[in-house]
Amino acid sequence: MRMSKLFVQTLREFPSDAEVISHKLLARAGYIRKLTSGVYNFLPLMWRVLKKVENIVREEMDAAGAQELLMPFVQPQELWEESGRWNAYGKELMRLKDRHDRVMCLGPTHEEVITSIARDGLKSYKQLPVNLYQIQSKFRDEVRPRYGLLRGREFIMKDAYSFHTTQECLNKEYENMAQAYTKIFNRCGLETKMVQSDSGAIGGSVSHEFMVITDGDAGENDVFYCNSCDYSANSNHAISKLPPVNTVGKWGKSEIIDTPDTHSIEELCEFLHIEPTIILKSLLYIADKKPVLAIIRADKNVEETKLMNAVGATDIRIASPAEIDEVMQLSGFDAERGFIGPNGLKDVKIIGDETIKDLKNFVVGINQKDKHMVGANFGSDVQMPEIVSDIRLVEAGELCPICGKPLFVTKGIEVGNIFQLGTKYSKPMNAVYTDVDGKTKPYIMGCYGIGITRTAAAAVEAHNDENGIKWPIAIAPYHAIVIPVSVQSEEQMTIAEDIYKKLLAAGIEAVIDDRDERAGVKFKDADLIGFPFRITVGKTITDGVVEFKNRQTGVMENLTPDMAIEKIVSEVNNVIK
RNA sequence: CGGGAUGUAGCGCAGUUUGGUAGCGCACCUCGCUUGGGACGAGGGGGUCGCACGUUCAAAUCGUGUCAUCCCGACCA
Repeated sequence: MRMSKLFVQTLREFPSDAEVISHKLLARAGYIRKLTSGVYNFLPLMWRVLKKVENIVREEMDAAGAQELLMPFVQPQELWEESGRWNAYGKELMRLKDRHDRVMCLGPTHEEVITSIARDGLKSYKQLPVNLYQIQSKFRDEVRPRYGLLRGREFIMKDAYSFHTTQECLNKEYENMAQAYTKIFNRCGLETKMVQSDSGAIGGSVSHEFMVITDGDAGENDVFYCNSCDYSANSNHAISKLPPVNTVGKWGKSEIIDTPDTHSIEELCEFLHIEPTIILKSLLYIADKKPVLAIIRADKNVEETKLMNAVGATDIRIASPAEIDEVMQLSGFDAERGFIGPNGLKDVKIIGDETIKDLKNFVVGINQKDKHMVGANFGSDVQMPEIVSDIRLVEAGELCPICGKPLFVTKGIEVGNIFQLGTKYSKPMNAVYTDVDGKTKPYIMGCYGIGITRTAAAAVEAHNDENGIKWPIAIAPYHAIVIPVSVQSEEQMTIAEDIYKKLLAAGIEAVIDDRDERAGVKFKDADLIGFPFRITVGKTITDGVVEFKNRQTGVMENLTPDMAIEKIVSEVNNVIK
């Protein structure tokens, strides 16, 4: 490709609406252009990158035994009614009507459609297992699109779905996919961590996420991991052992005391001269519009996804002061934040965290302003809630649940995930096969996603410097750029053209910068766009040498044109194989 | 959806307070000069100032409404 004809416009400055480095660089280097919030044009350079990521995914999925197909982007309401997700999915599901007023949606994911395909085509256990996948645009009407390609509303995703007769068979495929994913991300030049996670709106039991670990603010997930064993988990799913602390209060019997103006745990601790480990903290949440009280040892915090799962809700948030008022009045109290407690609340579900079990002679709110009970105990003073489960947010420094060593935390970008769905979709959608014994049974399913656009953006997050992008060779839009310093010099141009043609002949995706620009402009653009290799043909050509530069390492060396070409060919072949 | 901010040329911005010919830098076109890390000079093209209504002799500027975008909180590949 000739740079003079390449459809790209690099900018001198970063667009003002970009926050994270991948968004800034992709926009400035002319890869993407925003059409509307969370929706981007993928310009020629970007499309080349995305196709490369897609092809790596395709090759590894095919090698793992999956078959590619393509499902429709527009889907009918009825299918989503069958699975129950028409109501459950929420506002991320983009709904629309056709000219006949039939209600449709834009596919945010394809469990429903694939399940309908399967139930039409997979009638016998003899046909199973099967793994089907597609690479396609998805649309999710995100509350707040952000970070460019990392959280767009329209994005490209690889989604795969597998169908099995037994859990063992699903386990095997799950492991097969986990291995394929590790290969895929490695080939894309990304180091990923496979972490346990919550299965969220997709549903199911077991699930893992593939995280690109970053130190930038683009990582939206907290990942807890152990250095001594291989335990790692998303914060929404992480568990830990707690180091022992004193959970027994000093009071001999329970009594109600005045605790004026102690609205926070810190203020209460200071007032009573105690540690938070002997306080029972009560937090009022609104789960699917109904009030829920979470109680937990006061030195710990509630993990809202865990709480939501414990309640069986699909939406959760902390109650506003007005909502607290409302709940208090309903039960005949007038306490405000800081004084609420589990006793005497009407029509409020109470969920306890595991940490409350060890509390003795503790401090607890009793729904009276400026008062707490001290020396309280479960049974005699406070009823132990019916549901006690782990709803605690893990913190770094707590102990690994597997080996007991301290846990660490880091930020991660989720580029892929794998779920065991079980019969969550096959059962309600009556997607069944006939088994050996002649009985019909629902398929046991798994599903496996990779964000293609997010993977490309994550690669930029992981590989950049102050001059621009440093693409991993396997997903760079082009492998190399040849820069004649002066297009006026016939000698430089002739040799640059010759190098360019030889590179193309050797199967290298090359660009020649034939623009009549000053050298500085060409260098800046080459660095910004992120060509992995650069050959500069300048004055030294009279001595028969060109300058070879490796963008990743920054190393520059003077080589003969043939040596430089040879170097690029071998480096590229190393990666592409 | 709540809180904050911004809409002026492809990009980055000034001008709005105090109404009076729509500007600057980059990018683009022409000419000259320059040619190893975003040169310089001269000339040029491009904007219903987000949109609508209103106030006024006169609105980018004031008022009302509306739409869009971005940032901070709840979702997920």
